[in-house]
Amino acid sequence: MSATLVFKALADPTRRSIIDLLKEKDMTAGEIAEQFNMKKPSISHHLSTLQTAGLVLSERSGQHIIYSLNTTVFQDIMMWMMNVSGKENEK
Amino acid sequence: MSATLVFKALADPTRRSIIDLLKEKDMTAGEIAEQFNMKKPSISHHLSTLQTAGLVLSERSGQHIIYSLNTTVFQDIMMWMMNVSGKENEK
DNA sequence: TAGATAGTTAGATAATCATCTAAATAAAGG
DNA sequence: CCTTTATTTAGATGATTATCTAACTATCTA
Repeated sequence: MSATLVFKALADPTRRSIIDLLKEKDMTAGEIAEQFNMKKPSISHHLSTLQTAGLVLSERSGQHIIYSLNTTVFQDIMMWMMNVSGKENEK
Repeated sequence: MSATLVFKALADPTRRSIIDLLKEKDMTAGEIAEQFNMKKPSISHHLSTLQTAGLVLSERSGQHIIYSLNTTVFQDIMMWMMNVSGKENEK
């Protein structure tokens, strides 16, 4: 897990919205793209960024590619954050 | 709190290292700069980015400017993350 | 008030990024 | 096989970013 890749991925509002969508249910690339005022290749690129960061997983199903959240990585990042904001209390 | 600004700020390894330093103790801009193989203006710029995101606070003390962590913002981001990775369990 | 020290601001540059259009790949169905 | 549908890849462009040097501002002290 690269914290840099994860935070870069989370630094874009469109990508965070995609995460919010996938929080509710798995979706195909097309279904995701429908939700945004943006061309499909742009969304595809965002999905690729999220996947490289490990935040989402994809699986082909016939013509479709289904994207889902990978919450493991969120856990790791939360660990780092808790460490940072937790140490504060020891000062 | 702007999630975009916070995640952008956290997306840089130098800035995360600064946070790790401030986790241990408050430091002046100069003390922070000493720890990096980078010119002072670059560190000053990183500190400004962290401050704009609300992740650090600064206070002048004579010639020095003392930087400290603001853990409130980390709490907010963790809330969002817990929501994302928590909803997963309800599916 | 002049000189030294601490830090920021300004301006330049090279690299990265978000988005678009056009073209390519993959699978399904006639 | 040929066409349609789903999605990605390639290539271009404008915007943002990280870093540097040089110049500026603020504070202390002799």
